[in-house]
Amino acid sequence: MDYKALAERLIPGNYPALDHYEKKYPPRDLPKGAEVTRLAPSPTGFIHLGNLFAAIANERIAHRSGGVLYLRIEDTDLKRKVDGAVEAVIKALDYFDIKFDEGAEIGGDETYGPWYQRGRAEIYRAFVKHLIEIGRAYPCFCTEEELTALREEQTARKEVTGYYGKYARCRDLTEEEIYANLDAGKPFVIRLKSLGNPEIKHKFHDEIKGDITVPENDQDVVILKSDGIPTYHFAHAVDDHFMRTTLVIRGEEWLASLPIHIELFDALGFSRPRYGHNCSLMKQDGETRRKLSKRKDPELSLEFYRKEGYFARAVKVYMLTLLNSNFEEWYQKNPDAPLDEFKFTAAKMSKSGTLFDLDKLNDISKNELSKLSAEEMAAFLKSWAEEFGSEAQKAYFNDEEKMRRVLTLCMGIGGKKRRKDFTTASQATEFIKYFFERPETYENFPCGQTDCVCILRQFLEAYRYGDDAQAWFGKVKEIAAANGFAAEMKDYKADPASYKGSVADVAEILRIAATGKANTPDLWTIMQILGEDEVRERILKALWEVAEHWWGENQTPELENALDEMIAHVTDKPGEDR
RNA sequence: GGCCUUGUGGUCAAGCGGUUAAGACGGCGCCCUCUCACGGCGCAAUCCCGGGUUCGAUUCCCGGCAAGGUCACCA
Repeated sequence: MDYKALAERLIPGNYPALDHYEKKYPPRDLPKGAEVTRLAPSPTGFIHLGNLFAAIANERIAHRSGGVLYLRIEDTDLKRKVDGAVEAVIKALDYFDIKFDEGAEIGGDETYGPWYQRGRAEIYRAFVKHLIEIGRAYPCFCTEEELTALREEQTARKEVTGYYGKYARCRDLTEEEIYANLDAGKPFVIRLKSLGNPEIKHKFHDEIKGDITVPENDQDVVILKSDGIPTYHFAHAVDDHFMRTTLVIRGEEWLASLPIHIELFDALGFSRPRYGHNCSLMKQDGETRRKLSKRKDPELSLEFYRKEGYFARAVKVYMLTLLNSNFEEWYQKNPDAPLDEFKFTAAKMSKSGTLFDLDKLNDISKNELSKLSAEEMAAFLKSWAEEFGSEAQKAYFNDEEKMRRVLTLCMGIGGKKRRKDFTTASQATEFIKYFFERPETYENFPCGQTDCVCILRQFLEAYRYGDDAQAWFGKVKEIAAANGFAAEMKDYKADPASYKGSVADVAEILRIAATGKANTPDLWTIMQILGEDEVRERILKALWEVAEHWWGENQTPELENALDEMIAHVTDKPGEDR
């Protein structure tokens, strides 16, 4: 068989000698130990947590070692192309401080480009042609139907499916048959002529999994599709060789095709990169768990986390704790160190699939946000609100001084201990809502309506804006005592039966009246921030609310009079000492 | 089904022949306290199963079992 002539017929044209490419893409000049890693997404523009997970690992390994991280776009499958996708990927990863050194749309050094696989057709074809010339690749004319039939036949016989050995029909086509098919214009693909035997297994060192056993490949895989575009396997070999990747960190799903890649690198005469196959992020799905999928888990898209307003650093910290088992301990000891100082290693990556744990992420989020200053928090919330918030929420930021005071209080800044109420921007914005909008609903007032009315009324009478926290609380205690509630918690605990409740219940009524919520930070401070007029109006509004309920349940003329009198009394009262 | 990978509390996990089997999240309880949050203290909960090897196995070996991945002209 004249392979040379066949190659020319199959892939016509002049291609440079192979060492042309070796010279054009020379080994990189990097310090010893420096790793070249890459991210190679399809241009769908959709990034989810699983992608970020892998991206962080690649980025850390490259940059920890003084190496290079580049972005290659696997756009061999035209159906998946989405406009602006590459920019979206870069932007999404930049949010997590993942910066590429080179690659698609990055600019700068183009030595190892093109970065889009579709721009690399010439290189692929040159090497496919070479493989045909040396008899390691051949044309296959089998139709899709024939391949399907073959697979069914193999399945029925309980044999391994695929195009290999005696089933590789086109492998043994005579020269005459090949040219006859070609002359007849039959479409064809180019397949690798495999020399392997899967019975033979080799030890292989995986940077993450450790020593594993890998059988030889015997599948005559397609390397060039009928449209002239290479398959992933072939492009991987050519690209990672000429882009001089040193360490391929990729998902565990590629482990099964490692034998193919090994044979391909060997057949092409390329030295192999090292590999690390990382476990994927899993999700509990009913009884079982499965790997995160972009189809089934849209809520795991990075976009979802941006909308919720998760703090980028928190997500990154969480990913790192999953990625390297010793990270969490390091971070406890070095809470303020830059994340990049952690010595990230492939060897410390988990060998088994990890379940995504939202509780843990939320916990980390709280801790990370509690480290911010009021100004930083305001900036974070504001940028979130501008993109995702309602009009009302955007308006929260009009009064910067008020926002600063609100956040200072809600984060416990200046106190002995920081509060940790905030997990995400959307949750935090909702949390501080009552500072900016009057409550429309009230969490249940805890005691009888009569007491509520009395307590609110008495508070309105006693309230003075100028009181300090102590004086203010003293008045609350007095009101408690006057209504049969224990002024001191100790007294109440010692003898709960003699009281209607404690000062805590009284404070709760005031809290609900002022904020609509039963649980808030320090009430006195809240009232100071709200301002006197606003406090009075809110208490009054609550008073009305409670009184109306009371009235509805106890309709008598006497009560009506009492109520009118009370409301009138209270309404006249404020302003006196202002 | 073949092949590959992985099995320590509910989750993430330390551990590398002898430990009361770390720690974190979550759960529960107590303390602090005007509520919440924070903080402090404590509790419950784990070595997939069966054989070996060994004075001794969570740790080493073999065999099961389970889970995950993969078997395309998708990546």
